[in-house]
Amino acid sequence: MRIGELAKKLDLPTSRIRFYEARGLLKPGRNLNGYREYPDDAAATLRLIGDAQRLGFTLSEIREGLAKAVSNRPSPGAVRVALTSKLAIIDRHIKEASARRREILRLLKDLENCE
Amino acid sequence: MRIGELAKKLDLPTSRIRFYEARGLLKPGRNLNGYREYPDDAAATLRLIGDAQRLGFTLSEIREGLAKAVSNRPSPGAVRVALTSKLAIIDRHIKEASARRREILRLLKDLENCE
DNA sequence: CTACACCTTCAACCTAGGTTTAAGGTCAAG
DNA sequence: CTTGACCTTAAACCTAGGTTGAAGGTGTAG
Repeated sequence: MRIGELAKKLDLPTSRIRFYEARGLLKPGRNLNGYREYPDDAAATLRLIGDAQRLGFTLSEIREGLAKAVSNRPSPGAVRVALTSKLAIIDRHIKEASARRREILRLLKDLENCE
Repeated sequence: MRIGELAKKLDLPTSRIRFYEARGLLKPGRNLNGYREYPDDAAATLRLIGDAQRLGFTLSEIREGLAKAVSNRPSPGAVRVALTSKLAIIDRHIKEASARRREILRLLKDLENCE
C-alpha cells in the first residue's frame, strides 16, 4: 500500500505519516521507484499511535514502546510499568484540573454576589 | 522597582517578565537610563497571570482580559462569560482524562489476566 | 580607574507535533 | 508527447511559552 492510500484509509495527511517516520515510529519499505510501501498492518500501527497519544503518551514514548514490541516482544511487566506511570500522570492531571474547576466555580460565585 | 527585584520577589526569570511584556501583558515605565520601572502592583499582575495560566487561560486571553480591566473596568458579565467558557473547556478536559484513565485501567486489568 | 552587578536589545534556539512549500521524479491515459 | 495524479526530499514555517547568548550601556564600591 502506498502512502496516499494509507492516509486516505485513516483520514490523516500524508505529511503526518512521513513525520512519524522521521520520528522513528514507522519504517516502511521502498518500491523500485522509491515510493514508500506499507504492509497491511501499518494501518493498525497508526491507529495504535493515535490511541497511545490519546492516552497521553508522547511520540518518543510510543517510539520506544514500538521498538521494544518488535525486538523482544514486550514483557507484560514493562507494559504495566509504562501504563502505571502514565496512570499516575493522568491522575495528577485530573486532580489539577479539578482544582482549577473548583477555583473557577468559586470565582463565578463571588461574581454572583457582587452583581 | 526594577526588573531584577521584581523577578526575585516572584521567583521567576527576568526573561519571562520581558517575554510577557513582548506579548503585551505588561507595560512598565522607563527610568532615565532606560531601565524598566515597575509599580508595586506589577507583582500582583504577575501573580494574576500565573493564576490565570493555571486556570487554563492562554497568554493572549490574559492579555485581552488585562486590557479590558484597565480600559473600561470589566463588566461582571464579560468575566462570567470568560470563566464559564473556560469551565466548559476544563470539564471536557476532565472528561477526556477520565476516559483515558478508564482505558488504561482496562488495559492493566487485561494485562493481569494474561500473566 | 577598574570591577562587578545590573540593565538593555535583538536574534537564535528549544520542545512538541505538526503543516506548507519548492523543486523535481514516476506513471498511466489520451 | 503532454497532462494530471501521485510520489520524493529538504527546508521553512507554525503555535505556545519560553530560555540563552552576544554585544553593549549604567551605576556603585573600592
